[in-house]
Amino acid sequence: MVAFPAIFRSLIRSSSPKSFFLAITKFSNSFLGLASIYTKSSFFSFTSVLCHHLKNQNLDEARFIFDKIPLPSVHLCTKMIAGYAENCRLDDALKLFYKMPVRDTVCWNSMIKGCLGCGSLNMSRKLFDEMPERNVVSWTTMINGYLQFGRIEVAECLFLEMPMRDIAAWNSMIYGYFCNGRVDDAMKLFEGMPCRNVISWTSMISGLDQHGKTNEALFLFQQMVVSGVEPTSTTFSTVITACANGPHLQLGVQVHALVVMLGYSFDAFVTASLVTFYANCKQIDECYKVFNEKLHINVVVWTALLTGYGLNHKHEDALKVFSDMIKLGILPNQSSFTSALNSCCELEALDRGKEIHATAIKLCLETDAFVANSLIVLYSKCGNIKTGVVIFKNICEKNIVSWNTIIVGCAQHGYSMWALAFFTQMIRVGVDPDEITFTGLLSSCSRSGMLQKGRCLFEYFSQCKAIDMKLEHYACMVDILGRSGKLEEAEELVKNMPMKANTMVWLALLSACRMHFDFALAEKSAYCIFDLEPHCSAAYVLLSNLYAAAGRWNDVARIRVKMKGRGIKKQPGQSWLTLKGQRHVFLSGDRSHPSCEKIYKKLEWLGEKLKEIGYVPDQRFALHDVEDEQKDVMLSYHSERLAIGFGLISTVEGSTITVMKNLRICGDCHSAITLMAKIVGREIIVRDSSRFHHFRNGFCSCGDYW
DNA sequence: ATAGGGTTAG
Repeated sequence: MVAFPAIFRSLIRSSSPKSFFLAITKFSNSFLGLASIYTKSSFFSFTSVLCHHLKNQNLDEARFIFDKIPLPSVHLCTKMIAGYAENCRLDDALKLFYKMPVRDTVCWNSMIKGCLGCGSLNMSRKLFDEMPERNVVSWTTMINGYLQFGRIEVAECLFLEMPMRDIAAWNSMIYGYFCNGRVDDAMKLFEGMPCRNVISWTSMISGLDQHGKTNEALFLFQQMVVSGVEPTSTTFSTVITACANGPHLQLGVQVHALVVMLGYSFDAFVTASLVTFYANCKQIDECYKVFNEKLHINVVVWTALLTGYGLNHKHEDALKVFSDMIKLGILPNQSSFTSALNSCCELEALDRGKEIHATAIKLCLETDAFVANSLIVLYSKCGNIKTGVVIFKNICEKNIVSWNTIIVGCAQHGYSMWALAFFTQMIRVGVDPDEITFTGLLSSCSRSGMLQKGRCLFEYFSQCKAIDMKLEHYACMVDILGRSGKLEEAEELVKNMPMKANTMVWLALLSACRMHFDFALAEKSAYCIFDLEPHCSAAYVLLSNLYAAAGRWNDVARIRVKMKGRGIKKQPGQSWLTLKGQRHVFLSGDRSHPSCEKIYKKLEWLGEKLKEIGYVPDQRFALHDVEDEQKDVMLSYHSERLAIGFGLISTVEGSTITVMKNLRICGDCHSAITLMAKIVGREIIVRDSSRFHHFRNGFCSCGDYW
């Protein structure tokens, strides 16, 4: 315990009364009691200590002081009430309010505002009706309340009813219309208002921009300047944001110059907007320059830079910004974490993502929906959906994105029962599914061959008024039907779609044809694709693979010639895995890796083991017109196998190996890896271009259906 | 100086 009297004396000697009271409030309640005695309970001491406690949201301590005051003024009571309301202690606020012997209009208005802040529209209306004398502020506060709760009609009535309307009242209505998406009403009101100030203009510019009418917003800014209204820093940050959203580089640069001339460039809001503006315009150097010129930089400006780097695919730089800000003592918030985690995700840098996750836990942000959503995407993308599920379960207030993220994650990993279970839960807790939920569920069905479930969901969502049926949904459904061999039904669906099928839909049908060897429909689908997108390499490859699997090498050659003639190149297959932050990339038959010798030796050893347990390579997947023996060799050194071989020789026995591949895993590799996982007694996770495969103990999570 | 109107990152 600190020795009070000593500190006390030194404080008295050294400080002005004000700084003295600021200093002592750092100490405990009992000490404050002492302080008031020592200073003879002067009014000044009570008020300033009280205010300080209110500012720091120490309500009970503030009340302790408040109760020591013999006859608190209306003014002081109002402060106390506002303090309670700000901290959601509405009951305490009301109790104090009704106990007051006299109340003025300001006090009534504060109480109304307090009720609104605590979410009680009814209570605030009750007070509004009860109060003896309403002024323009009372009316505006009440109108704002209704606007916040989306009760526009009531707000409109009050606005018309109020005895006198000043500019602030008009501005409130304009802003409220925008908040409720009523853009036309806001514009009408703005045009009809008798007198406008800079706030009216700024509200309009911001509202129009936020509703996608960026050009109109910028036009209004010009009009504002022409009509002689002087912009404030708020106007500038709004206008620069609009330039960022355009994006309008030229105009933004001009506004930037204006900002510098008028001396607004040290405003944090303006700086954050400028950083985002230059990042959106891909002027990353200028972006850093703006950031670097400023002296007082807050977390928002830092996050704008962090996000800006990410937007420009400079993820390493983004992560550097994140660690720099922590080093300099700027606490990252949800947004900073979201951006940093997105950069980790792009880099597939799970290790660094885990470090950031740990920091998020320290700052109690891992239960925040935005942070958690990013974490789930990261873990899921890097192969660890189970951690994603744990994170999901701990989210305090799950939003629609949280539900969609976990459903899509489970779908990608082939955990379709989980995806459906989450969907059921989501419905039960009353969250309305959207288009993305629907896509996630359908893709889940297609990945695990759930034909009936897929049909039911498709039916259910088709009749859902809130859902816009999109091309994705049809593509998924075609996929579900096609994989299950219902090619005719799939074709019917494509024919009867309300919109024209695009490449994605036809590709779904084509790939189903390849799976079920339907040559006629495959050719038909392929030609539809070539009509829409003559350079779609996926269509050529699928068709060529279909012919190859049937041994129709002439047709394969014909397609090759066609591709060559049109200058279309097949994307080369590559696989990679990340070890100790280093990414190792392999091509098929690649011999460039430093550990190449060991990798091939390991794979040869595995090949022997595979033969021993009776494994026969499936040559349909070799897809090259060569002799059979050679085919086996080519299959054995597909890029994913090289990556797995490298994983096996460089990681601890028994640990999980996670490999990524840019194309779909071939059927032969799939069967081989299933057995390899059993032979080496490890879990092998392969993320291919369409989903995850968890190979363990002789089985794959996809149930050999992908 | 106890009450009402516009702004930044995702």
